[in-house]
Amino acid sequence: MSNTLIIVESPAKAKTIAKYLGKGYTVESSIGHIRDLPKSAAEIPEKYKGQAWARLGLDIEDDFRPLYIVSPDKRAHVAYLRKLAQQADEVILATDDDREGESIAWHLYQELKPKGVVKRMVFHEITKAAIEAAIANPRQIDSNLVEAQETRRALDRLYGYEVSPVLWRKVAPKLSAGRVQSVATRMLVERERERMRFVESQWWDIEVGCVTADGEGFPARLLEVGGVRLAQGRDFDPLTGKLKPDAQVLRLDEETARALANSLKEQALKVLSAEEKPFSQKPYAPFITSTLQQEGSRKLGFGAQRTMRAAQKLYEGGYITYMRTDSTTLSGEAISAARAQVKALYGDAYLPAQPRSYTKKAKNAQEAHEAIRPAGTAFRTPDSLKTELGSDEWKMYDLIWKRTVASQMADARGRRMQVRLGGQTQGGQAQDAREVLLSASGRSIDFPGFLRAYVEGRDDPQAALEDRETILPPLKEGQQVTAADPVPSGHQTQPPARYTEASLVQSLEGAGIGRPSTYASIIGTIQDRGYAAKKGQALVPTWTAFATSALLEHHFGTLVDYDFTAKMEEDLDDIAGGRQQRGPYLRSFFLGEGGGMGLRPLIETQMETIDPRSIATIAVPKLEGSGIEVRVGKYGPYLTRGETKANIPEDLTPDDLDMAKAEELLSRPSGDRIIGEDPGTGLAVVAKAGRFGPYVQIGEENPPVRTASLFPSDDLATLGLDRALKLLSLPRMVGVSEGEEIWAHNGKFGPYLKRGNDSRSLAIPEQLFTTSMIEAEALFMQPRFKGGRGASAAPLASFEFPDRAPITLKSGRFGPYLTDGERNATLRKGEDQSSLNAVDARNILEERGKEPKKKEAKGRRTATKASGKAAAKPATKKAAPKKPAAKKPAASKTAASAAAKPKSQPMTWAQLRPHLSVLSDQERALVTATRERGEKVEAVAPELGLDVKKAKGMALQASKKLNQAARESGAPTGH
DNA sequence: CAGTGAGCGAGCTTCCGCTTGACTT
Repeated sequence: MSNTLIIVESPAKAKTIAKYLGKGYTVESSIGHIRDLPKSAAEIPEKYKGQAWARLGLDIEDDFRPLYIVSPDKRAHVAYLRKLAQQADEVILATDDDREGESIAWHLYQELKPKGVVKRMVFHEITKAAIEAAIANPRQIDSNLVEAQETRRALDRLYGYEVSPVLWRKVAPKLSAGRVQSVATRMLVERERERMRFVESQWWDIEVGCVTADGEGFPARLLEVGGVRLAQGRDFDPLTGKLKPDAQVLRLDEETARALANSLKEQALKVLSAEEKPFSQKPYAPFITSTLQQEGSRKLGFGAQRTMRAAQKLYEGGYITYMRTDSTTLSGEAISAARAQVKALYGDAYLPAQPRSYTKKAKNAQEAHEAIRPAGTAFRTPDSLKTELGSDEWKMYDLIWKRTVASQMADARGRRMQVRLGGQTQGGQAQDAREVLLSASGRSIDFPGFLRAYVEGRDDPQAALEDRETILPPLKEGQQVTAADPVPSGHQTQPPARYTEASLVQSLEGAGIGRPSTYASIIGTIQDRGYAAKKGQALVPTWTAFATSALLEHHFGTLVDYDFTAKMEEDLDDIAGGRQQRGPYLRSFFLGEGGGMGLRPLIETQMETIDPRSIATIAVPKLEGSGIEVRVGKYGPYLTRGETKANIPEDLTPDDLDMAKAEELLSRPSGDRIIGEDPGTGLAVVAKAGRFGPYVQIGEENPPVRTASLFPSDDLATLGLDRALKLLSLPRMVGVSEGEEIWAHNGKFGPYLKRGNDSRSLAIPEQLFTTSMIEAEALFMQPRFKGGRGASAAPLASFEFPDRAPITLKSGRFGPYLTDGERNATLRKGEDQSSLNAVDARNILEERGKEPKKKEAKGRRTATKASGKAAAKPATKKAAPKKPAAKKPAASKTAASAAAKPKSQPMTWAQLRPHLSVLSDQERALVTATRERGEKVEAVAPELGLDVKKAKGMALQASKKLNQAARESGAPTGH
């Protein structure tokens, strides 16, 4: 008997298909992609470690050849599949019928190396008939489609892994950029910018309760007075809060509105026109992933992740079809099942004569699956599953069931009534009577159709139906009514609403960005990276998002175009259709060949030209011209005005930052906070953020009575008085030893003990308070530095070898590492220091041991490409191995000069000058005065309104900053 | 710009899409 192996993507799907097929078939799953580019250094195979391109996983020089590895957590499963594949007579690759599915099939083919016949089959619904038809009509792997996927993968990698480092350099480490997340972030930022520019305004209108002669009431609204239309929200310019210049309208203020309402009271009105128009409404299409997430949010209040988790459970339990889809198509069996249920539950009147089909495609839809619907040939009703399902799952099933059934129900039908009423205000002494025009509209539903089962955005269809009706009494032209109860009401124009998870997904989908399988995780990513935070349902972009988005918009505009993905998709379609080639496309995109965007050269220029300081400064319209700036810094966002700084609290959203708020924050600058009173002196204890980090001080005068740095575990914002006083009690005298006092200090490099001219570091700051005399003396018995034979230095392990120098495991600043005196290797995560044996130690050190790095000037421009190995490994120095190499830029000319002048040459003013932009105005003024005009700090300080001490500190800092900027820009350090 | 005792192995961060458990809290 022959033996056929069918491989699909999802285990749940495999189970279902196995049920349809008889003996001779084994159905297994790949569980998604099985191979990918290495995602970090740890995943790069040894063989490629040294290659410059290995970090990308794409060999640029070799036609962007990808380096694929089986993901570590997939190895066992792939081995299992390989075994099955090699035993099978026939292997059918039945992954999804889309770009990614085709690629998975190809990777399976490559990795499993089947012995027998290999075929490819596809299907779009999981029914017995569909599967059998697919088996009967196999095809081959479409290599063009695979190429298109590979191109997509490469482009995303190049974008993500090349642009992110620009952000690390110019904004903050660990940030990220990507084709999808950067556009998503930009959407949030642009919406928030609209809100920040928004100027709100007030307007009034008048609701009039009217009554007919028969005493029937209905609501109407005042439209016009004296032939002029009343202003409404849309007549105001959101940027100025003023009426749009071309709006020929009357704006009511409160006083006029009240007067007008009074003058309308009990006035007679005449019906000028009464129109009635029938309307009908079609049901919504069955769910796809994005609409499921939207309705999950609107009706159930679920976030995207929660919706998907519930749907996944339902799918695995066989209750619904696949939940990651962009197709609204229902299979034949689903349509029959839905129609049967409509008939049974609502009757023939609710069943349209013909089944409905939904064909409107989302942008870039791939349509590998059905719509999301209850599974099977007969839908189980939610009621029948009440006891079977968990709470979230049941609600989700109920939602899906209703939407699916409703999608096969009849249109809703009803009538809209539009009534115009005319009259006059009461004339009097103050003013003449004026013509007024009012309108009333009604809506009645004659036949609810699908609305009986499902109303979008509403939990309870019955209540929603009632809301949708506004019944007007029968009104005829010429009929008289009375304006019984005119009520003025005030309104404010509203800024555009922030995105929610659901509306962001909707916008992304609308632009064809992201895929059903990633919508939920996109939201997770932008929050994880600190680009957005949730506030209730709303996604609020952070100041970091503003800085990042501005950088990308100004310097990589094409990449954050809302159309970027759409254009890419067109090209990918061309590649899939054989009209374009992967290689030239990527060369054009990355290298700029043939006039393409040329990402790499662009990054090279931008790395040099982007000014981090201006990128960190965020434009806030409401603060324009005030001299107040918003910046994102290492410790978060802050405000500056001249030299005054103030942190921006986390819970302040960007659109709430106006002049008043800024003044308030700046009036208590940089988080200076009085914690309490020092019982010893009666002076205030103040928490401050200083040049060297957070600290507390006693007294508000300058100089303070005493200061103390916080420990890393302390939080400036929450530090209490007791703790502050404890810190201020340092240094502590531990005792007297060898005729000298031992003191415990908290210093620049952390906690330490001092005895005369000798010192020892402590491991933990808290030991400053606890170390006893005995412990202190024991510590001074030990050698000064770690790595010696002392017990506390703890050489963690040592391995001896017959044929090489011994290797020791040490604990260092960056965690445990191995060394043989020549080369060192830090342990990576996953390498357990306690279970390490000699063989492991040797392997690790020999594989990736590195000679201690010497400080090197950054001449990056040439390093990457041409010089590979030769430049990467400087020749070992012949000097005595124990002695550390002199700190000396590698760019210096000779070893002799290095020995003669162990310190690097100071930079010349000419070298420093181009970097003046990194300084603040005051710093710049100081530095130019002293270095360019040779003036003394003492002389310049008064002109700048600084006291001399402050100015000297500032000048020192400024000089450091300048030097650093010059070094980082790769300026040569010689001559 | 609060002021303090020296000097020791860096290396990694990051993308988008396709899929589930296996982990710990």
